Amino acid sequence: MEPTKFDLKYASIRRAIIEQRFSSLNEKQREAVFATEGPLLILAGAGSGKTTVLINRIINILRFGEGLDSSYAPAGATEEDLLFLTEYLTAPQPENREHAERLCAMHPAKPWEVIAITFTNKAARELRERLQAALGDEESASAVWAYTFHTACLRILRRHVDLLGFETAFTIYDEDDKKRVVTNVMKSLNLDTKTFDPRTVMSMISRAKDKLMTPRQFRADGAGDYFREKVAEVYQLYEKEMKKACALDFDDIIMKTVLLLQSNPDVLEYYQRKFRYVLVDEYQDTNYAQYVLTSLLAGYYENICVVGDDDQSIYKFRGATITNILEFEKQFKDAKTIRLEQNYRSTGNILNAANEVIRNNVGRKGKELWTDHGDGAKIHLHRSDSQEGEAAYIADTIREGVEQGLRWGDFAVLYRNNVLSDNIAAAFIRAGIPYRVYKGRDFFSRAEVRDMFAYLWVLENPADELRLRRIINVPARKIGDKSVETAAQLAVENGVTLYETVCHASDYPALSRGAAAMEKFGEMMENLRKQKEFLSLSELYDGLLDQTGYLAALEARGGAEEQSRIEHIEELKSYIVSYENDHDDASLAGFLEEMALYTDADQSGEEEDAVLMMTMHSAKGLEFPVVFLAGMEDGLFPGFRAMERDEDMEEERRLCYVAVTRAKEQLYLTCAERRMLYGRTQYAHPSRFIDEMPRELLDSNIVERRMFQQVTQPAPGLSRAQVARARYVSPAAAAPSFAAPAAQPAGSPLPDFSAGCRVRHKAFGDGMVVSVKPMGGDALLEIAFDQKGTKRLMAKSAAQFMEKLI
DNA sequence: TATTGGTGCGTTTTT
DNA sequence: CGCACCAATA
Repeated sequence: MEPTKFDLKYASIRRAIIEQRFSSLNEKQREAVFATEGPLLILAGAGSGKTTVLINRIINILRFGEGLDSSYAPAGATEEDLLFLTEYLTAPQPENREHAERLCAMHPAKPWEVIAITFTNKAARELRERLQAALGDEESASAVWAYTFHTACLRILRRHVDLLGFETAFTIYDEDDKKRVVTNVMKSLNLDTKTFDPRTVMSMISRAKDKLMTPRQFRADGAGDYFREKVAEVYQLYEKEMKKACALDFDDIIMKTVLLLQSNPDVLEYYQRKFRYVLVDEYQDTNYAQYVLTSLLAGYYENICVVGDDDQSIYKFRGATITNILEFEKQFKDAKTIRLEQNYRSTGNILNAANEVIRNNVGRKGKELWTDHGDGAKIHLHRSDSQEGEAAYIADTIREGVEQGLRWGDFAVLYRNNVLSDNIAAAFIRAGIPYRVYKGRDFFSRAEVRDMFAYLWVLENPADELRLRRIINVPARKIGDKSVETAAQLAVENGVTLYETVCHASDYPALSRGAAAMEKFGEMMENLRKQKEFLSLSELYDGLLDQTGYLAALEARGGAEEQSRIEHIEELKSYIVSYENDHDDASLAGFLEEMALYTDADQSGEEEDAVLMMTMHSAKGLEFPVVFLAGMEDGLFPGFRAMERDEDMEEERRLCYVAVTRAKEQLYLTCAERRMLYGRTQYAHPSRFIDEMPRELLDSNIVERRMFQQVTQPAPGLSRAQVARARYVSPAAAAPSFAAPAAQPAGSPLPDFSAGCRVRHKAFGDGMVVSVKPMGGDALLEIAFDQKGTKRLMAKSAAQFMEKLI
């Protein structure tokens, strides 16, 4: 049916009102907010207001539905309505807004039809809070699934526990628990922990799960490779242990959800029809399993909106595949792509530096950040002689800033590697600067806190053998390792859990000696489990502290260390109390689940005024008026590990891009000539990333060191970075010039390859020498080949395949 | 069974 | 240099 004249009139007024509603957004942002139907890729540069877009897009979906694009008036609309809207458009009265917006709705989505998935609790919380503020309606705001991947998956999993094959409530194992299980399994397989580093094995298992590979598939995939076959064995046994303990690790939470959806079409269909709109934040950080998950959920309506920044993909090592975002447009042929490049955070100089650095990456979609805020201050580059000098410079600079009116909290110090924090923290202490070092799950990884959680988990799920073993003799109850081992053996033989065996220890003659102590422990736990049914969470916790004798044991010792442990245990209670306050239906399982996915960073409040110190990774998503990037040295950042592969170097460069774009007003890059690291003093050149920043953006104290020599003829066809790198001549390398006659052993004349010269290699083609490091009578050449990437070759052997171009 | 001393090792880590 | 983990101790 053709729209009537009335329809068209109505639609055009409606369109104007909706556009007005989002008039505070820029054009690109509005485009993203309005593109509600079909697949949409939003490439959101750092600081481009991506969360604002996400929220407004949800508001548009919930408030107006197809209102913007529809050419029809809603059913039952009257001339009166049209008049009302016309008046509202010309002279909007706040009290008319609600009614007007309702008249502008066209098949709006219900809140529970929207799922917005994030990676961090913090992002999810922000989404929920801002949504609620904007909607002004708690009910509908909380019906939107604004959750992390893990929370969303847990919600699905809990609803279908039966399909998982677990008999009881399941337990969540964190990385530490996982490591313990892996090492135990490896021990049982007699695998040497030297050849098989548990951490490598763990991460291989993780990657397998990311790729939705079962142990069987993993084994088949790596057939013929001894190492992989052994790891497959570990994986298989690991899964068995996890199953036995009714435990899931973080990877399982995603993987099992996908498997559940894939093998239960009715369940899948339910969620596919439920979620008319799927939004995914930080899409560049998704792994394969998460990609499959979101694709499944969006499989029916295909209203999938992914937001991300390929230039901020810094978690490859955790399984994130940048492919997901790079190939979104291939996956959905009718996908729309919108770039958000206007930056509202940083000064022009900071953005330009970031743009120039990231420009050197090959595998990217391409974006250029811009701002209309002006250039701002130059980027400060400071090289000290030592790490102490660097730390003192940072401390001094912060002091000066505070004297001029800034707050401590305006400053952040970022570093590639955690070890750098000690040195700087020491300087802050000396200078009396308040600071806070951000560490992920600091609180939750303390032994006493883990003990408490272990007790609680066992109360919830007695099959959790790992946690049971942890606490069965803590405090000391005369239940030694050997008795536990025997009991575990018996449990396996009798097909029951360790917990049950412990509870009925006296039934087993083999446990003669420890039986009494075990049964006593079992009785205590059973007692607590009964109390759990009628006590509140905090009451249960008090009972636990008392009946286990944990608190008493600490008090009996009465040292300073014990005192602080007691404080931590009390702090844990405050978590319980606040959970109880937030949830009317507070349950132990719910609390444990929330805590399993919680980090120290999730603590709200406690906004003390202090300088923040954290890794560049942790800083993603944050912003600060003044940012220091410490340890900007080749070998540290980029780390020496990243030097081998271009891929790794690109990830490192993205990290640099992330780090630089954290700064709003001032950016300081610091490095040291000499640094004590791991008890060894090392010398390093300033980071190559610094060379990638245009000289004119920097205000540096090291010009005289010939960092930035002028090159007479810039080589053609080279990226700025390659030119810059070639331009750099370090004092060490420059002094005894490789080409100098003295350095040349007689009888073997070496071609005088020097930094900056063009070469032609038989296998790698044309390229440019980036650096020359004398080594014995030979030299290590770093050459950036135009086609084949950067290679490191020894001059003598390379000479026979390579000639110098004029 | 807690303590001690020796050894080895050492990116990044949203959940 | 500092820690985590292990084996040998009292």
